[in-house]
Amino acid sequence: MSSRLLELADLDRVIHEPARLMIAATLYLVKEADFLYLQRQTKLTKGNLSSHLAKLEEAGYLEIEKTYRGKIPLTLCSLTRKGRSSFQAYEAALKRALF
Amino acid sequence: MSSRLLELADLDRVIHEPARLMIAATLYLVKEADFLYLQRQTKLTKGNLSSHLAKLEEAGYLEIEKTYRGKIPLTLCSLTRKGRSSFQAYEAALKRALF
DNA sequence: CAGACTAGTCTGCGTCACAGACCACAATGG
DNA sequence: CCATTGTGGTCTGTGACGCAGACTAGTCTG
Repeated sequence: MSSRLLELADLDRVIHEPARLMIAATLYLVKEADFLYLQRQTKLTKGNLSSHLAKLEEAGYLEIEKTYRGKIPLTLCSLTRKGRSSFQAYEAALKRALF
Repeated sequence: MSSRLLELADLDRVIHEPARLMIAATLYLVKEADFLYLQRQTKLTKGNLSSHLAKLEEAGYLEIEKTYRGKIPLTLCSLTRKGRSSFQAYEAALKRALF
């Protein structure tokens, strides 16, 4: 039996939430993605995606760059260094405790 | 990039909650445990542990047998078949999506 | 008798996820 | 010109949830 079980209690709740886990895992791999791409990947509603992005940003895990493609709004998202390392730590803790 | 990312959206929330994840992982390994043992493993308060156990039972994942050790109450917990297979499925989905 | 141990229940607090309505602006099709 | 669609939101309401802590009840120990 793993003595690391207790690490589960300290899992980063910001990342642990499935919706944000999808977002973080995506951005961990692709480095940068726009709002629409994320919405299609995650199948979240706009409002919901928007609020999850805000939560990630608020935690300092996400950088949101609002710009334009022509005159159409374009929202680019990428993980910060802190976000990347938190995601790594999350994965590592999970792996130690469960696998 | 894993096309299994969307599986994360369907993660079993009953198991996904860290407190219950600890409980389920513990019981998956030890088969049976009493209330006090679980409390010490998880460091949850009594009330909290009790309500998480109730939630697992309500989902049909946990069997709770209330009995006595002498005249002192003894609460024995074990995963049902359904509980074991749900835990396996949870682990598998996580592994496919993240690792 | 006082206190600790086992196993709860119940209440209240703050938070959260999610859906859906609404909004603003730009581009497009008829 | 008008209606619709696309992009990217904000805001609100609802219901559920996690957690701490207070309280209960019976037993056992000093």
